[in-house]
Amino acid sequence: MNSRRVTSQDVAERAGVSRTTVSLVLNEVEGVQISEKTRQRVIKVAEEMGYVPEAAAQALASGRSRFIGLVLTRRPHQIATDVFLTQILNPLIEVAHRHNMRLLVDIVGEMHHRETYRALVRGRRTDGIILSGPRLNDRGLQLLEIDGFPTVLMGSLPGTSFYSVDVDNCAASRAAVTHLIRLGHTRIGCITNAPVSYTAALDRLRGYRQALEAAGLPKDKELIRYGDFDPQSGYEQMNALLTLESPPSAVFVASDVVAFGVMAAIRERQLIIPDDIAVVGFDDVPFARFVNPPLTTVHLPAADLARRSSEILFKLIRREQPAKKRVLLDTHLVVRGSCGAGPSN
Amino acid sequence: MNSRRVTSQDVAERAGVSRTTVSLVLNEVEGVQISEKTRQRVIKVAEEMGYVPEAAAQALASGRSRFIGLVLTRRPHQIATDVFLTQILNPLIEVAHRHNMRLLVDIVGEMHHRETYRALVRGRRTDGIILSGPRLNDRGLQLLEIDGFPTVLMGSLPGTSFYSVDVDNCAASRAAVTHLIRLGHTRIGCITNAPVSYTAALDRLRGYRQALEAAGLPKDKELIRYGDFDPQSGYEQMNALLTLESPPSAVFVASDVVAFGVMAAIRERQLIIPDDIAVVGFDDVPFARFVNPPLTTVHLPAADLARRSSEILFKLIRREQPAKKRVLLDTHLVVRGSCGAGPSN
DNA sequence: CTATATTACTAACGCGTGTTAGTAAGATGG
DNA sequence: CCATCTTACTAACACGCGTTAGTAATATAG
Repeated sequence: MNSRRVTSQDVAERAGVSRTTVSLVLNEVEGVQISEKTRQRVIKVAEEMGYVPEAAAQALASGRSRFIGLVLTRRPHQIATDVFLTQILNPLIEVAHRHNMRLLVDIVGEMHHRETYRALVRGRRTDGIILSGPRLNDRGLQLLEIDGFPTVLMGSLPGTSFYSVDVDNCAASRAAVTHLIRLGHTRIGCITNAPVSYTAALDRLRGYRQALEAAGLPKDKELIRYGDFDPQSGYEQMNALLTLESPPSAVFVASDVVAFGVMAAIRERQLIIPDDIAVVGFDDVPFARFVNPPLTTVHLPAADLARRSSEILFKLIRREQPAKKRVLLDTHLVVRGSCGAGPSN
Repeated sequence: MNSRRVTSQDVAERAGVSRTTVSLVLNEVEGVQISEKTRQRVIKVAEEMGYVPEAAAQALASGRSRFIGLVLTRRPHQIATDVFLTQILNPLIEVAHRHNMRLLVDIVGEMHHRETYRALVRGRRTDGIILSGPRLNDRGLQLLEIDGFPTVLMGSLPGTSFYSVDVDNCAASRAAVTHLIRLGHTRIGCITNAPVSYTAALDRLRGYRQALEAAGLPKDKELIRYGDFDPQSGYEQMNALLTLESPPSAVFVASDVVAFGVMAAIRERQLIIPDDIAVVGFDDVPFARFVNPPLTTVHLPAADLARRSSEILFKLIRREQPAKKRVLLDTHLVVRGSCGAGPSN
């Protein structure tokens, strides 16, 4: 189409220096003596010629792809309602750009774990990966652990040696459920955010159980239902709870997005939130305060999780030793209308 | 750490063939004669040794990065509530995988247009890019157009030669507003989804105007307000409409996400949707049917937009001629409760 | 005045693959 | 029996860069 691409060789010739010099100047290599005059000339010529180094060649020569991978371990159709994802995307890209890197996003479904990880890691497509929402039964992860590949979990995976950034899901949901108990509820349902093979789902369920136990409330198994990331699952599981002989007077839903479906199911039966049934969510997605009634929920510092994860990852990539193996960020309960204790609107 | 990486050379030696043969076999190059025996042996040895070709080397040698870029042209903080993004992500990754490619996600902010495009295009980081939500004033785009770089717009940008996949935003919002007019509303407000420098925002506003005109209704400038992607902006702009001397009896909000904020503002003033004020949204995001009341909205086939865009992109990358320069997908109005014409709940 | 240090560079190798042009061995045709 | 064709490969170059080891010229020290 248009002329050939401009290589560092072209810049070198035009500037009257060697290709090495061009490389040294443009990469700002430390501890190399280049006269200021030459340096400026190279920079100017490169600029004039519109020189942009070829990523593949750089990667091959340097052994670094300048990509970080965001790996999502969910079933594909559940990505569509994943508001957490949108919240972490920008922080991740921003931090990556600061390190002159870019972001690769990939999904690893039920199958093909190993293949995906291999392509990303052994194929050197990424210098490090951030794993969102790890699953207990993800066998492909061993591959990463064995390779000692720079990896950070956003979430937790007990029994592994990965660095991780997470919140204390168990304590957070315990606090949320305790809040409902203090409001006088004794029959409290729980709808998880996801199947319990996801560690976060299991922890949040554990917090619910602990709260009941601490309050000496009976633990009724039929009050526990399992959501699956999206509102539809919440809608269905709430309907199941509502058709119980003795339905709960409050529900703890371990995901705001699932809670949206829960609220719809409650309304459809002409029941009033929070008067007939109180609802508490988890995540504090940006929409939580705009729904009707505004959702009481556990605030999850999504952007911070992303930033901290990527910072640790970049340390690992640079072969530095991050301070802590496991970072836990704070959560807090945001009381709004849906639990009956906040402003009614 | 562990031993050296396995190269095609290693595979070749172990299989007793040349590196060329390994490459030809594993890439399934057409029109090359390799005996079935050798072929199987190479495949088996490669498998046994866990050979994964190095992406950078492949890219350098072949001139193709095997990456497609999804470029988002929004202000960073607005990505956090972008539900459209989550809906297109999976389809894009899926189609990419089918072509043995991966997805790079990047954000180009207000500034740095040219730099980002240059890094992505001239640096050969991607083989083609999909541009979501193009802006009229994006000057960096000329760079792509001039280079003839494989590019597909999800959206429209008049006066450019890009391939594009979009819906007829103008007609769709005209239909939505006409629906409100048929329900008897004569004073209808409009809150855009974004600043009108985004082409979609302008088109949706035009549809609103056309509907009023067609019905012979007066066009009151103070009834038009400008949203900015997130619920908060809707909340604020709706408050502005509500404090008007003579507020509208219905609002067309050109984005569901913005509409969520609008609905909250209406409720805060103890007004009832749709009785006091009818609301119609745009996009039909997955949450639209779960809010209270369920949102009447224009259905945007997000996943289809993504699939069609990526299919066209892959044709461009293969230097094939796509059938049409401009694909328009169908929309339809989904009538729910918020406009007063659907099921009240 | 010679030995050493410093400055300012460059030659050349290596990264791991795709791909073209070529070759040797056997098959086929006259 | 020779010429041509097919089969089944391989040698060697190219991709564009990072980087190490080295060099020539000049400055400094003894």
